[in-house]
Amino acid sequence: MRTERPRRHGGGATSGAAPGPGARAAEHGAHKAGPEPRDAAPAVSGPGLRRGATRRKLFDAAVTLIAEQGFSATTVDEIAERAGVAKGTVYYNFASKNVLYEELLRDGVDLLATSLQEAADRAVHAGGTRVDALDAMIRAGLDFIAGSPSLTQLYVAELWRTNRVWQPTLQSVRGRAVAVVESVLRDAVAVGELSEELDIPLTASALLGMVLVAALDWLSFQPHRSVEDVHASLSRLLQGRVSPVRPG
Amino acid sequence: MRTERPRRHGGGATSGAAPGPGARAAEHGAHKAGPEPRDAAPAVSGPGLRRGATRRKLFDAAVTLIAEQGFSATTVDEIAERAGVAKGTVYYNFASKNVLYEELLRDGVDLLATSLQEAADRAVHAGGTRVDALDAMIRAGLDFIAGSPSLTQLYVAELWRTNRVWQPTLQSVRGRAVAVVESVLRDAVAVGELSEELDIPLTASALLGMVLVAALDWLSFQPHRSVEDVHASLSRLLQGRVSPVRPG
DNA sequence: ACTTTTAGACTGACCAGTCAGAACAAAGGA
DNA sequence: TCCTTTGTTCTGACTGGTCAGTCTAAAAGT
Repeated sequence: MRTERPRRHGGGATSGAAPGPGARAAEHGAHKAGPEPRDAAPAVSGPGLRRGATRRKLFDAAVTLIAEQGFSATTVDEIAERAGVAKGTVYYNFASKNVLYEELLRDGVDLLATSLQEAADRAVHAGGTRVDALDAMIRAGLDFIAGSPSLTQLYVAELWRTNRVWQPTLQSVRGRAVAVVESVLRDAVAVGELSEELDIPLTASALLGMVLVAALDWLSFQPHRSVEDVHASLSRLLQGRVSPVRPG
Repeated sequence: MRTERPRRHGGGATSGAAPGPGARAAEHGAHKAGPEPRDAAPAVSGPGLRRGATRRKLFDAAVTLIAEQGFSATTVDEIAERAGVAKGTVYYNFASKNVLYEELLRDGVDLLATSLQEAADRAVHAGGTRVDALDAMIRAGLDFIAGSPSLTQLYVAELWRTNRVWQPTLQSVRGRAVAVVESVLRDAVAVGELSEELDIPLTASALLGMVLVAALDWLSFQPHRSVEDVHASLSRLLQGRVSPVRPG
């Protein structure tokens, strides 16, 4: 599928079809009529139905398939099959393949930002320094990536692509993750733990990149190593480093 | 296209078609007959013909399109159009879309490894320390990425995908790039500039990741900044850091 | 009673790859 | 200088498989 340039498929956008029950679509560009997906927000929850479980299954199936093959190369039939549901179910739960993907990204990466934030808060509340907080975030990042390598994979593959329909989604999520790191860095500078010359945004993305790439490399090429081990190495790289300027 | 699982298209693999002129193919799994691509090696050169120029144009067109849209979402027709040639020309010059992509990756990323190596050598020969060499490599990396952001994009999107037909190609190239960094790190440790506790492979990939991600972020989100500026920031991050262990 | 899932046939656009011939270049030949 | 020849490179209409998305009637869940 060309993804970027929307097609207009099938029976001409359900032209003039009977409105069917509940046509309250008011999100995403333009839905159609029919039994369609009622709301996009509650990704996995909602007033007690099976939908939550089904959506979860679809996310899980989609994330691994897409990480392996790429978005366009992954077919809806495959996703349905791996999730163990009928193709129609996919379309009952998501307006389109694109929407499924977009919600998947949002759902997943939200978790990362949250997890980083919590790790930082915990470290600071436990009386650690800001650098300790950074270290805790590295650990949290590694744990998260180890737990969802496919998702990380997707994230890395998509983030810097411009012109994709789900770019806005990704950008906003990226913003959240980076913001967490940046705020810790800012605090650290304010408190005097780090040099004032520090370029906050750039350092934040460099750190994120360091963890991301190191983690993916670890999982791909040295999977036998333990998280602790990897964390220790990165930590050493950080500890000696993001500290106050040295003379010279 | 499903890319990973090869299709079998068109008229049954040119069944029994007239061999046509020059059928000396002896590379790539199994070519067919016909006027086909004569050799894959000379990406852009060769005994004086137009092919070189055409291939270059196709590489250029393909790299940007694929960086923007992804491999499967990019059609051969688009590539041909952007390159200003007919679709048939693509297939005259490359056995398939896959092969085009593979050669493109090889061609491009080879340049990166070479450029890193040269930068390192230059720094060392100029009498600098190993850390200076690392610094020079960061700079070379930034320059390279700034010059070919699309290529970098592709690289990042593909590297950790398993199960792709061009994985071997990428792996070998990645190996070359990482090897350059690792050798400098190893030297530095040997000479005593860096701690012996340093985890060479992991640090190498972390550094590469740092530069990669920082550069892509820079180009995407703060394009107005100068290379010098970005380099300085990363350099600071490095200088204070990958140095001998500190007490404590 | 209402919501969700099923199986799968169907549609229409789409796209990788093909092929027969046209355009082009180099090297004589008159 | 102007053909003719021969091999190379390019062209674009065409073929046949593929896939997103639709639809239906009935079954399953709550």
